[in-house]
Amino acid sequence: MNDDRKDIHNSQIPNLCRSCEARHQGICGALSNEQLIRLNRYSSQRSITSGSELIGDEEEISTYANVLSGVIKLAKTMSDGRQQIVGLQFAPDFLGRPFHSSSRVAAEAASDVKLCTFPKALIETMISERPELEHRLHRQALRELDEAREWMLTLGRKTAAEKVASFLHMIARNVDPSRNPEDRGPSTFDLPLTRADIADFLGLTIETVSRQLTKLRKASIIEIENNRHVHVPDMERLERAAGN
Amino acid sequence: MNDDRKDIHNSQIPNLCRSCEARHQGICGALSNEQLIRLNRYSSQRSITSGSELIGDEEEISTYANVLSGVIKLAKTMSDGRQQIVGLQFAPDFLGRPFHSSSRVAAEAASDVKLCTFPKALIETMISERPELEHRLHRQALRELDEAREWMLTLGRKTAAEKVASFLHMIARNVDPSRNPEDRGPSTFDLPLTRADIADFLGLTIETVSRQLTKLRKASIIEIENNRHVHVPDMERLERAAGN
DNA sequence: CGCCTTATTGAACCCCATCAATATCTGTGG
DNA sequence: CCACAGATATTGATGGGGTTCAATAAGGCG
Repeated sequence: MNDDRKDIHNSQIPNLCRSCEARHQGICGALSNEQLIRLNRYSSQRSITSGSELIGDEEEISTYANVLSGVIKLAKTMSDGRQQIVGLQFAPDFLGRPFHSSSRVAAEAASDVKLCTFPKALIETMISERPELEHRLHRQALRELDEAREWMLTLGRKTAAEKVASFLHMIARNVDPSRNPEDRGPSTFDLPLTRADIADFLGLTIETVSRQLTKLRKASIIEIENNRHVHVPDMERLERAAGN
Repeated sequence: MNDDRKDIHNSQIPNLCRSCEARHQGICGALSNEQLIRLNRYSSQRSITSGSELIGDEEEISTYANVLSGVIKLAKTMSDGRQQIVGLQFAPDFLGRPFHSSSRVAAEAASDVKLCTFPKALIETMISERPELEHRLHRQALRELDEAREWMLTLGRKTAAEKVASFLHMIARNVDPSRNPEDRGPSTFDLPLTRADIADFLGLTIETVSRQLTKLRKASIIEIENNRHVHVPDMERLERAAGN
């Protein structure tokens, strides 16, 4: 499957891509060297500050992007302002909705974010050239679907306490990609979301999130410093609190 | 893309597939004639009675299937019995989770169901032979993802009244596939789920679902006969009740 | 009709939302 | 370095939407 890689000498691989985290995990790993060089010509890195909106709900989209660092939140909003976060994207996720001209969700930087953006049309051409690329995107879609369904259980059936514990557990798993998901040992991380965002993710209010965090703290399941920095001494206790 | 279809005369297309609803809308429409004939040799139609479990949670799966008629519910269950329905599959949906040996959800027939089942390994071979097949599955995965996110908003942020109205609206859209989704005129359909299933879908209790249906009935937004048969005189009123 | 399952309706309670006040963090300028 | 202001988070008091428990009603099928 990678036989065409020989055609172009490795030294021609763009430096940008060489050092890019997304090179081997994200979609770019599915490209031929020639495609990688072509894509690079039309791509650009962008730094986004926390809070800025990348794509509005139902907005036309003409570019896709790889998340290089930071966290993107995908949110749906009702006309009266009620909001629900329906997904979080971490590096090296692909950001975009293939085969649709408009997004069904709004995308906003939850932290400072680095992106590598490229034209939608170019990616769609490459998809048709290289099945492996579509395969990667398909796998990401299936993974996101699994995650969305996991959250449907959380949203529909868990208590506020279980929701908050589930959220912390999910973040712990995602923020450190090198960590083995089976590892039940201690973990330390920074929350990438404000209390308001956490509430919008869990279908709760800010106050309830805050109260449940206090309860977890008083039960010694977590420790919190400076509102954002979390330490979990025993992952298994957190999982139990999450209802798993 | 269909040039290889000439190779085999149309008359060789299996009768089963000829009359199968899934032939041109589901995944089979992406197969070459040769593949269709090969798949047919190893596939079998099954009739499933309402309530029987097709796949358990985390169960190994060795077959995939097309839904020919009826409704399948996909559900997640917690160890203490709390349940959440995370998806419904209507004809001609593809049933299965490609690239994973085990399912993350339980699948159960919500009504009497007809399936066309085939070996997992055979489909995966065909995926690698024919990018168009993966493309269709990819599109279905993206569509299911859109639906799952739509329901996350419903589960997390809507009131019980809005949830029930949203559910009725979704069913009205899916049960009659020939209907134009933009059509706001009257609609009549049978609920494919019991009150208990509706509750598990909406993250509510049976009692709350029942009360909200009564409220919708008293507001003349719906009419119900024999518990299952629903008539919606004005789709726009239902949409408003759903919070759209 | 009679039995069993499924659905509706009622009453009491509870979890979480709402409203409100206080505390903590962050960063900016004196 | 501290003071201040605005944003963010915590904590408290109260109320309501949905659950729970319980009884009645309506369908479905022999």
